[in-house]
Amino acid sequence: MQENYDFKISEQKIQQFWEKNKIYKFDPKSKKPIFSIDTPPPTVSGKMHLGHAFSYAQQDFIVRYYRMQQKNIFYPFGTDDNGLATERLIENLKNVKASQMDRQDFINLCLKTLENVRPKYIEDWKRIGTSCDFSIYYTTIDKHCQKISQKSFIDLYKINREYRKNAPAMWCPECQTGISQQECKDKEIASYFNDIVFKVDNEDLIISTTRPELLPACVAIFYHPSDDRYKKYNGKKAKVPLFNLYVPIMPDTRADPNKGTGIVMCCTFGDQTDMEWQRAYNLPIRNAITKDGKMTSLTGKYEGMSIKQARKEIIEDLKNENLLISQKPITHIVNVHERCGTEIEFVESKQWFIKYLDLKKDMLKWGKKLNWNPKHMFSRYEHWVNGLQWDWLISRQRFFGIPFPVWYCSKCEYIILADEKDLPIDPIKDKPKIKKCPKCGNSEFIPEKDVLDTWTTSSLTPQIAASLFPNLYKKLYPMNLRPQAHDIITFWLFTTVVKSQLHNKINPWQDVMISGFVLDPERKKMSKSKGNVIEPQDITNEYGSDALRFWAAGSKLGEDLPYQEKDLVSGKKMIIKLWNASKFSISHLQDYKGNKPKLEILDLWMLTKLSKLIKNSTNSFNNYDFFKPKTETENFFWHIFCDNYLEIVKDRFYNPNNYNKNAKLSAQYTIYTTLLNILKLVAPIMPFITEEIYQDYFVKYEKQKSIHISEWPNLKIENKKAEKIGDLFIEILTKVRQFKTQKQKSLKEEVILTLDKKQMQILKPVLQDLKAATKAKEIKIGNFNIELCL
RNA sequence: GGGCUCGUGGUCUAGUGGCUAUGACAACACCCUUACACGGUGUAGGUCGCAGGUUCGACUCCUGCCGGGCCCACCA
Repeated sequence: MQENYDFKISEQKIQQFWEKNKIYKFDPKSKKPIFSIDTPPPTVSGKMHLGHAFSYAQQDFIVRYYRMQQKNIFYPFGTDDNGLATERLIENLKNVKASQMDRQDFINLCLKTLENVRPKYIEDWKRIGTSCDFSIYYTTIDKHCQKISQKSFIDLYKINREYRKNAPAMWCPECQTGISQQECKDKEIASYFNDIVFKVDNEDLIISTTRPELLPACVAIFYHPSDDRYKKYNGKKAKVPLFNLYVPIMPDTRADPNKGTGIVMCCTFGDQTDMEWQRAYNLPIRNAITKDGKMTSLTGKYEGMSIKQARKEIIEDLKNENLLISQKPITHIVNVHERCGTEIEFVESKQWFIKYLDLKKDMLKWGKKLNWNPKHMFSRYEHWVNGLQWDWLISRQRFFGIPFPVWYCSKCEYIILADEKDLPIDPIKDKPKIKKCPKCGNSEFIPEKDVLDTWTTSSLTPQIAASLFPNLYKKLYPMNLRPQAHDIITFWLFTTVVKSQLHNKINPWQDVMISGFVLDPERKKMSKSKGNVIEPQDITNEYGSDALRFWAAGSKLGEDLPYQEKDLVSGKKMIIKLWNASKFSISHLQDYKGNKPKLEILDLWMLTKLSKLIKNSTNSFNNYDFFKPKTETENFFWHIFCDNYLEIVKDRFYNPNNYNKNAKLSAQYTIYTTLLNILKLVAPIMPFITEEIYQDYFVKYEKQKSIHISEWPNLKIENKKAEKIGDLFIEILTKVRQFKTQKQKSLKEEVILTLDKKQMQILKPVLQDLKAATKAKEIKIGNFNIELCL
């Protein structure tokens, strides 16, 4: 073995070794039981971030454990690269704007750019030792995924789980595009609360609003049912100022008596509550704003004005007619488009939905059946389901995504679905098979231009991955495990369960493991805007991938972990210690042939402790706990094996004549067994250094060509008598060390040790070891005592 | 505003209804012991977020509050 371990050289070398020897290759022909993992496909974004490194490392601990448990591991890798995130990446990289390009040109640019970006991105995952079979690969925009996603759409339509209807959708008037909740952000904006006079039977009713331009879209007025000030208006109609409109006044608990004047106008569609009211009371719809942010014809003289202009004009007109009581400046938080900062509007358009609101009870049942790790993560799922208010909106007014396999009759809007065997299709490019509309005979068809929401595709990852092996589909799906972080329980996890149940009436996996988040040293979220982002690439360069993984194993599953650079140090030290201890051990195993002699007492003690460690670690891993075995193994290796056992046993190598003739061989057997098993226990956490040591020595004597496909330790040695002797031995040894330290002497210093009768009786069989370990010149019987030699 | 979760020596972290509360890093002292000074042996450092309650007894259970994280909702 080399003098020093250089992770920069070794980690790269080992990674190549794994790839060349296909260590992580899924074997479709194997008879071993399959363990399948629904790997999260990361969104292609250029670079892996630290949160990725953290959670993928944690998954990998578990996967590596099961691989050593001799499971046939199905661990695919995918990338998520359609939808808004990808559009944005391409727009940034190529400095273009999707909305200002030809649609097909933009799509082509995305596809081409992704081809260039992906390989380097995936490298980051390989670099941290993710043991996926990277040859089982999909991207959520590839033909395979498109086909499955479109088929899913068609199947759900056929079982009456999908419908298309007019619905308000969030819209950015600036970018002229529909947007999703994830694309919104909160922005504090200075505005005015305008107290405006409505008339009820010539009486003034003062209503506060920040959006006077929506007066022409006013359809109702609400007050809180317990609000005595306004009860008298119940059932009456109010006249909307400036516009010759009469709207009903009604009680509803969603009106807040403490806000403004406590009475509120409901418009089409000012905000979320307006939409709820519209649905609840079946109110008319009066659209005041067009998709490009202009006032509609409904607004009379304001038609064609921008929202801001109309607001200004209407305020002026209200003033002129003495209908504006006051303007109070306020700052409030509004939803704006993350990208351009424009305030979001709700605009009506035709949207596709998956009908699932009727399934809440079932959803809870499905969720309960999963084996959640940690358990409490289920409550997030539970609360999400209980709070569901809408069906699943699946259409997106976007460019780069999976197209709906749908055309409409230009006359009667009859829905024409693509043929399953033609999938994937693009309705814009492809034509429907039928020539005439079956309903009205028209022969002109319009393609659906919207694309499917990305979650409708990523909610199919188990099926997508499993169907890469059609012959094994039934063995691969449902899968054993879904690993992911807790932020997308309500998206990815939930939608995957829903789809799997809708299609196959079965849960997509048995187990889920949920990772926590990485925070900055102040426990704050890492974000580019705060400038507190730590790049995993810098960590692997500075400390190595094993140290990064060791750090990721340093908190319980599901817990958030504040990043501290110093936490990488212990991983680095662990690597060095493993190397040095192995180097030392192996140097004394050169003449060892693998025989198992009759074992010495202290060796039985060592192996008894090791057996316990193995048992505990195995139990922990079976329960998705990598933290405990990592900590216990580290402690065992460092203190019990290195500081105590190796120190004790040294003398048998240096002075073999002082011991019986088997003593050295017994130590060799014990060192071989203990070190190998420690390496195996550490292997899931630190795959590189353990492989390097395995390759340097053990591979010659062990069956498997890589430690990562070797068998998980299974040692059952329990010798209570040896354990008792060994424990007392360590107790005495510790006392001697304390004594020497207090006397400011070297640990090499010779002493005279006096044991009491009972101690002597117990330690008699290991007296020579004790003499050597304590550097006792002499061991006597008497009152326990340690003294320096004079 | 709601849900879940976390808050333990300077820093990170383990932990249990009841022995002197775990380990790591940092600090300090001593030791160059033929694997490792990126080491070894020790020492010091905590009213276990705050305020109540349950209990013979709580860091551990309950309630409220404060602070962090994630998700959701609100934003007239």
